[in-house]
Amino acid sequence: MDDINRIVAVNLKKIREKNKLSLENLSELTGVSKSMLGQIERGESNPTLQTIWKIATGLKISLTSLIVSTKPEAEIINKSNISPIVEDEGRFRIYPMFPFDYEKRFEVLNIELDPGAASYSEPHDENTEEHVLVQEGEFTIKINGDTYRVKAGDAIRYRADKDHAYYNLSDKLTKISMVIYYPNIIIKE
Amino acid sequence: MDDINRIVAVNLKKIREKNKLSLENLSELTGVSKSMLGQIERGESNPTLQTIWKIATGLKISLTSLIVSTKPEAEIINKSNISPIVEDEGRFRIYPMFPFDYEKRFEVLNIELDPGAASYSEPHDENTEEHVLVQEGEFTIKINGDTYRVKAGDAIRYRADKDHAYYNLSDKLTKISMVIYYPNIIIKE
DNA sequence: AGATGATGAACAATATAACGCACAATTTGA
DNA sequence: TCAAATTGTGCGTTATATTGTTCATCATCT
Repeated sequence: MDDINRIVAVNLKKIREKNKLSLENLSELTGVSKSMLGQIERGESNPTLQTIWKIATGLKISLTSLIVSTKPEAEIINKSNISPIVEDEGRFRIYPMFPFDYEKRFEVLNIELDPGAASYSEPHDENTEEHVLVQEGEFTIKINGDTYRVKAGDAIRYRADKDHAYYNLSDKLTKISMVIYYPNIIIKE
Repeated sequence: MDDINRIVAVNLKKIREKNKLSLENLSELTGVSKSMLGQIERGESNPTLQTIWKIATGLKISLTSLIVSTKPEAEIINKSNISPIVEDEGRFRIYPMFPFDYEKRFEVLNIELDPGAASYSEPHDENTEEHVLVQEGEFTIKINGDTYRVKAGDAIRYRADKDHAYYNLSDKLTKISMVIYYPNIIIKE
């Protein structure tokens, strides 16, 4: 079950109990069956936009208030809880430590490259920038035909709106951290 | 198809075209199949919260920006486009002319009561207020045992957090307009 | 204690969201 | 001018959202 559904689960339950409503009351108020409401509160369902909308308007609250999550002051992210995105047959493993947040407009990844690992990346949107800290081993990147080798302890920053490729040309494991900044390309209206 | 889905339909299409993305591009970006994206843009589908979430994060925009609708400066609401809520076997017809909006916190209804029509209403939340303008005929309301008769041209306001019942005790059609104000009962956290 | 009513969870049935594939229309480009 | 690629739509299939109903648990009377 997805992250977003957990959020609405706890929010909805909190709001319902705050207002001393039973599932049946809420059902009459929103026009959504109480079984569905129960499943949503338990995080067992992936509701439809229409359903979420009916719940929000039935409760006379904004849809946004169902999907906001009040983040704790501090929180620990365990690597073991993060499912990595793998490329190059498992030799290239991306751990999204701090996923993209449209307000902060950046994300933070840890990446492991086995010896010989290679990964190619399509150009991102204009002015997207990647910041790489090499933690262990040696990191090689090719941008627009130019090749850069970066050693442990060093760092590199580059615009990612061109084709680029990552390599670990050494014979031992390479670990890097990457901060990607995405400018807000959507121009409203 | 519901209102909210039309909104995301036009918003999504606008954003996609603004960024010069094909359905296939957007599909790769979001992990949602292009057939689904096409259906959403055409308003033919009622997407899942998970899907909307994937689209928003894939585009690096807030989920809110997909569900906001920039209302036109002015707009005409046709009675014929509104499907009434009927009670008392069709003798009591409610037309939601301006549906509830959580920002404005009120809604505006037109109600028609055939001769002899009666409708009972559960108590609303505390401090909810109803404002009635009698346009035609005669309107009778019973609140907490007290009975009020209101004639055309007159008006009545009352707290709706008690049991109350509406009647048309006359022998001709009665038309009223009702403005219901809902205080914000949800206390965050 | 036992009956009654209310509440949330479990189950079965149906409607439909979501996907992969194929097709038609349009654009590209040589 | 004709292939080749790209784009959006349509269709069949699968997974699952949503509903109505049943069931277990608990509180409240008499």
